[in-house]
Amino acid sequence: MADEVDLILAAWARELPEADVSPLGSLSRISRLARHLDRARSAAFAAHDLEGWEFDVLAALRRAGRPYELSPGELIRQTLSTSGTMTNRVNRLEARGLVVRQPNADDRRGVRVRLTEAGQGLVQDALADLLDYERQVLAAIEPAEREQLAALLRRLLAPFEES
Amino acid sequence: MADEVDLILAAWARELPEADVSPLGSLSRISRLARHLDRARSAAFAAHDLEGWEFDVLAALRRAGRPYELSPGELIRQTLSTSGTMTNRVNRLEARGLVVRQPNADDRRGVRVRLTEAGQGLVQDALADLLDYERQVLAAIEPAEREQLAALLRRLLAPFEES
DNA sequence: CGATAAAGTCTCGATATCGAGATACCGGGG
DNA sequence: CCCCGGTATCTCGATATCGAGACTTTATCG
Repeated sequence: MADEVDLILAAWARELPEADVSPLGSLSRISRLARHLDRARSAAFAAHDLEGWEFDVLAALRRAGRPYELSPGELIRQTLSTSGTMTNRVNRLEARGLVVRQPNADDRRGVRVRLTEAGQGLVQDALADLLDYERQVLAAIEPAEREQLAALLRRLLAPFEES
Repeated sequence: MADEVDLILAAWARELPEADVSPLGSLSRISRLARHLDRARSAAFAAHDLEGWEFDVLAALRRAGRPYELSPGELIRQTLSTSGTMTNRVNRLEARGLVVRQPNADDRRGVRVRLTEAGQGLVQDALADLLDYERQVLAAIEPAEREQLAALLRRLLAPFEES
């Protein structure tokens, strides 16, 4: 019935009774859940010899649709990372043969990152495993509640993504 | 009305119509929100010349109550980090004069990490700023909805913390 | 008691991330 | 046609994290 965050809230209430720490009730849970999910995801992907960050990039390319390519800039935005990080990621994915860099004919400042056949197969299998795992996590609440949850989270997330 | 995750879901539905990607509707939002919150938190703490990870450690010590001390192991569990990380964090906090390490008389394998006066003041001020900021984020939903959200998240989080 | 397992912390090498600066290219205004 | 602000990507040094192994101390069990 109680989780770690309830203990944290109780501790603050005892130590600083005048402070209203209720925001932590939802936001700390989001942070903690994200870390747990991240770790579990890593474990799920290990079966495919894939890191979480590798999956993020490959998945963005896969769902972009044919010809499965995006610019580094678009990958940066979708994966909430930075330019140095993305250069590094693409380098390693390229070394593993999962993506290739191609010059962008329309804009020679830019580059197109394209998923290879090997990358396509891998990301599809990994996605299936990820979804299986996530369904287990979500089994703790009812389908209607999942909808509620997603809707509330969308409203919290929206202000961050307006720009 | 729509956020980045809705676009991701729509893209998957178009590319892999046979896959049920609905779990991403809540869990991807949790991950993305956590990253946004982390960045915003860093910005809020910068005013106190404090990093997010520094706050996590100091806050755990503060809410433990007098004499404001915990073992490294307890800090590891509360902050979801690892032993090497915690050694490093305590080292730097100690160098800044925010905590001190003391031998543990009861168990000579162990150590006690104690908050200094300087650390106490800092964490209290930073917490106030953090809560102000989090209230702004949560203003996007109604108070009753915050309760709902926290309750749903608790049920998802609980399985991870049983151990 | 003595041996062995277990627990607490630290060391240290490998690695991913960040972010400021460098480089190359685009497009519009003069 | 040239300049220049803006954009796309990469380089590279600093830093935080992880995790396996080392070391010490405690607990358990024959």
